[in-house]
Parts: sequence; C-alpha cells; structure tokens
Amino acid sequence: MPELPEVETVTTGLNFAIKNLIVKKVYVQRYDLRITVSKNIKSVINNVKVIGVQRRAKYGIIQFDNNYSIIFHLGMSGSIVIERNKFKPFQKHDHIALEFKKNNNIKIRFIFKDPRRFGFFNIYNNEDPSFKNIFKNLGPEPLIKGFSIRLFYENISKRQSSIKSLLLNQSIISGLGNIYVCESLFLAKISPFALGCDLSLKNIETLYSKIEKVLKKAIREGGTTLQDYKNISGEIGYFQNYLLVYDKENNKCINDCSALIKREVQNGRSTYYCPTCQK
DNA sequence: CGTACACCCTGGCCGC
DNA sequence: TGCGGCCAGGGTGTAC
Repeated sequence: MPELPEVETVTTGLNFAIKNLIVKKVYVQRYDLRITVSKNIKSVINNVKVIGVQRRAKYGIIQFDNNYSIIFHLGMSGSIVIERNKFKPFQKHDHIALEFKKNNNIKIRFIFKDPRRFGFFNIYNNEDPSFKNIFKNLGPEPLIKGFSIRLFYENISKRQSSIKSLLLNQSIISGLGNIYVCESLFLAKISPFALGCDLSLKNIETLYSKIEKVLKKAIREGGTTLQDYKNISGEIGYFQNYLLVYDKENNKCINDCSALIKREVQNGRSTYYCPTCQK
C-alpha cells in the first residue's frame, strides 16, 4: 500500500490529532506482527505525553516525552484510523489502539490495522541500538533540501541492476515504491530496464526532478488510493486520478506516440511503462 | 559486496 | 456456492 506520500499523509494527520496528548489506554489485540510487539508497550507509554509524529522513509515515528518512541510501518495493507468519542468494537485486523483524553473530556483513539501483517508497530527506547538499526541502511530522503543529485548519480552509475530495482532499493533513495517509481521513470522517459551504469548524469538529473514532482503532487493529493488506502480520517487520496502508467496496461500512452502502456513482471513485481517513449 | 529469488500473510477477483 | 490460481502499495533472508 503505502509509499512516501501515503505515510506522509498519515503522519501529518496523526501529528495534528495526538500531539501533546497523554496516553490513557493501550490495547494490543495481536502481538505477532512482522516484528513482535514488545510485552512492555503498555507499561512504557501509559500516562506519557506525545511530543510529535514524524516520517522517515516509509516509517512513522511517534515520539513520547520519556525518551521512548513508537516506530510503525504500514507494509502493504496497513492503515491508521482515528475515532473520536464513540469507539467501534475492534475488528479482525485491528491490532493495536492508543486512547487519549483531551482537556474537554473528549475521548480520542487511533487504531493500527493491517490485514496482511507485513507491517509492524513497536515501542523502542531512543538509545536502544535496535531503534537506530531500523534506519541505518536508509538512503537520503528525496524531498529534503540537502539531497545530492551528484551522490544519487554516483550510487546509480556504479550499479549493474535495472534502474527500476535501484529506485526501489531503499538504501539508494528512501521512500519510493512501485507506483511512484513507474510514474517517475515514465515522466523522465527512461526505460525501467535500463541499467544504472548506462545512465548519464543528465538522465539522473531529469529523473530526480520527476521524482520530486511526482512525490510533491502525490502529497498534495493525499496519496494514491487504488483499493484500500485511506488517511486517518477515512478519506481516500486522489493521486490515482493523475497516474499515467501505473495500473494502465493497454491504455494509450498520453504522449503522441500511439503506443499502448505495457505491464511486465520485473524482479517479481509489475512494471508499467511505455515501450516507445521510455528508452 | 551485488544480484536474484522465495517468502512472510490475508483478501479480492476471475474463471471453471 | 465453492474452489484454485493469480494478484496486490513492502522488506528481509538466503544462496550464489
């Protein structure tokens, strides 16, 4: 499901909803997520205040004022939903919930859901090596000011893999997934099968500017909803209305090339591209 | 070290 | 209605 823009939408919304609130109750319906939930999660954060919620790559980080943080990852099917005042009974894939009370006695809680359980949600001490280990192999964030196109180029140009798989490799650039990789390569007119070592600096400059453009637009649109992605208020995203190749097999290419968009399996995952425009 | 592939798990959809 | 097969936004561990 979620790539950088979807996780950004979730963490921004969650930050707005729970920043400065104090945890009043923790529900754990299921401990066996991709990473097993620590047994002490309830005791560690009970009655503790949330400092803020951030994103790093496709991870969400909820910081508490006692030097602990929750890190969560939505995997393919994860989501977070907010409920106010009236709480529905937990459903099958509602794994964890945190409940807060606002000044005016309004109850608020959020639920971490994940049918496929490729995601996780766990508590870490900020000094614990396992906290830093989660982030240690992540490459740079594409949307930060200091992003170095030169370094990006150097890391790509020494590799023999396809540019598609290099862009999905989170240690080269972090936060991209299948949708935004396909879209960026199309806009840059670069074949997903081109090898990293065959691309020029000019290619990479173009590619980076398209990645930036696609991600920013997707964040503005609240992410991409293909089947089940929703923000924390249950609203869908709208970037699917702007997809040019992803999930568009046999559609006409939007350029004047009269070709049809092709789907091909590459490294076990669907690649969508225009065989004429992307060289 | 780089690359390719199987695997984790559930649900939805399609064809028979 | 039911079954098998295939598909899905991701990440990790293993074998070469």
